[in-house]
Amino acid sequence: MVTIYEVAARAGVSTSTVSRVLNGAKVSAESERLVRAAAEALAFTPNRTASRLRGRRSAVIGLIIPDIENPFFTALARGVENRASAAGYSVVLCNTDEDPEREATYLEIAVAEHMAGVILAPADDASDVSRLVAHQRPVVAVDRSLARADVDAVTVDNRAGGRSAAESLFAAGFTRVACITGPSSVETAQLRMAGWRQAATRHTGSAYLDDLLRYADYRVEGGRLAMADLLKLPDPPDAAVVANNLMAAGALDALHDAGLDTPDFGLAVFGDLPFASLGRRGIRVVDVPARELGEAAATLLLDRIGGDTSPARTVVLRAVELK
Amino acid sequence: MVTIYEVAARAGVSTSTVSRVLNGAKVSAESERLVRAAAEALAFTPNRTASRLRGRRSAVIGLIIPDIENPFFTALARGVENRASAAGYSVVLCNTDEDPEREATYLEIAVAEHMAGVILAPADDASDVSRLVAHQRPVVAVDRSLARADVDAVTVDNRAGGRSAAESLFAAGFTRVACITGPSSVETAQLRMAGWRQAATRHTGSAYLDDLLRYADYRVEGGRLAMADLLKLPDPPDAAVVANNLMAAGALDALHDAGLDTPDFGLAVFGDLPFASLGRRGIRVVDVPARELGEAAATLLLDRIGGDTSPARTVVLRAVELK
DNA sequence: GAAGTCCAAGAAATCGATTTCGTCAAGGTC
DNA sequence: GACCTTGACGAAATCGATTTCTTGGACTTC
Repeated sequence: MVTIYEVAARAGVSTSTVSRVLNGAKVSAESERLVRAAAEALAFTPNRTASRLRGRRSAVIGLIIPDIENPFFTALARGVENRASAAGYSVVLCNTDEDPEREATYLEIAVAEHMAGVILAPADDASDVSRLVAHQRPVVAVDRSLARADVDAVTVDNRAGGRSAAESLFAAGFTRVACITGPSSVETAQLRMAGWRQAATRHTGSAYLDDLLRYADYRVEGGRLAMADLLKLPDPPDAAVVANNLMAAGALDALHDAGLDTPDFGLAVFGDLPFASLGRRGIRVVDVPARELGEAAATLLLDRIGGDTSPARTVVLRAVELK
Repeated sequence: MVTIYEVAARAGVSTSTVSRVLNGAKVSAESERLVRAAAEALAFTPNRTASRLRGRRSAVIGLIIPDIENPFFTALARGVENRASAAGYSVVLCNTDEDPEREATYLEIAVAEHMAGVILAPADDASDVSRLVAHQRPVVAVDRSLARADVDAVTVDNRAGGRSAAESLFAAGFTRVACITGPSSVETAQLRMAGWRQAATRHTGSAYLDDLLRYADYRVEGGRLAMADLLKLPDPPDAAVVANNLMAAGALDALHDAGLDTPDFGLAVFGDLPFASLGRRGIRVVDVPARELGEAAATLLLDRIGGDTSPARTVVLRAVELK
């Protein structure tokens, strides 16, 4: 490992001068030339660990997500990365597998590693970020908001998305529009469902919609079971709003099993299903702007890292209904 | 930020003693009690940066992949993470977007950040890891091997996989089995194709297979075009081996456009398409064991980090044909 | 009781880059 | 020519944990 001392010795200057050259402070042209030549010759790479210890800042952003294999979160990660790397930060991606304990471990690591900040897609809205907040380290919640109000958050307008999904099905002429949503404990699931309920109430006049509503688990299998169950109704739905992409894959399977298919059966889905385009014909997709969520979160975080101390904000992005 | 000095002061001992307690060295029961109480009271978290500077090791593994939005690589990442976190290491995921320049940047960072080691899915087999090797930092190539022979690698038996994919189509009664593979410059594409050619030659007796072979780009659009092109042949194929998951999605689209579908048209694909199960009916999937690749790579890397200095190895996993 | 052994624990050096502070010389002003 | 400013740059302190070296007291052993 080549150190700054060796570079200094070879260039015949002090370490201060080497450091100045490296960090763009004022030095004579001659010193600069000598230092650069020496650094080049020795293939010197500054030790970031040492520099960080002294400098207190870390140029690393932690991104903690519950499921690295869900395309929604990878798209989000991409957004974070774009913004962060443009600003000279690297992104450390941590996968919690929806496990609050692993999440806690990673949050702990984020403090101990002196990360500049953390973007958290919380496994649970009770996620404990107090340690980070106590250490004055910026945190931004993304996708779901946290229980505490003093943390920035970036979410999408889930209720409007749910409403627009349902509306578009009614507009297309479907009359019995069901809803398959996520766990009742999860904020996004509640809001998407609420949007559906609002539209459905308006169109059907009836507030008794519960037989067309199913709570599932945001996973493929849950979507399959929920759809199969709906199709067994005496008066089954002719369309459905599905609250996330994975459940939609399951729901489609269940439709096929029952001999049904889109677009005769109307389907509106939250979130894209990449690579599944073949089955997507006639499916309405409410585009949850995952990448934009990531970008917005990163922007917010970078502001905070830059010293912005204004009160916590919540940014709400619009979910756009695509074809 | 609470430091070890404050803990020492509160406990009425020296920093050495605090450090010893934290690292499990010999101390009296009384000192231990005092230190733990003080650390607890002050919510002390050791500063990893400082500890790393002194200790020279880093408990972080870099994982550099070309495309975070490709499910193959996320599954691989999952495998790496499982192994690494069981061994107490965190994984930093870096996305190069197939850009050799970004890859170079991340490799540079890996050196500068003192990462314990790097697992690299090379964007290009000429990827330059000399810097890492020069700094004695362990590197493992995964999925594709590197040009240099002194680096461990974990790959799958692509040729056998290609052969088995084609064989299974012939066994099912198809007679004109085409092949859509990746860029000719990419090792995995060549080998998968070679396996197909071997099986096809054996079954058809003819070595003139080139009209049934298409090189594409491992992306959705390339698969679509290649399949569309194949279907225009005077004597079109009745089945195809497709060398990766993304191209298969495109190929399926092209089939639909031509009014064809599986399982009447035989399809065998390298790699799974999560969430696309609906289209998977009757499709043969050659399971590229992405997660296992990641696990094997991590195991190898952890061995090296642990001091294993035996000559470089290449581990070849079997690609298993499913369904 | 003198000499030797052990062990807990403090003092201080260390890792490598950054940064403050002080020095010295060149140039400017009256 | 005396005095002040300015600028380049080196010496040394600093960040916080680890580790080596040292010390001093308790305990053995003959």
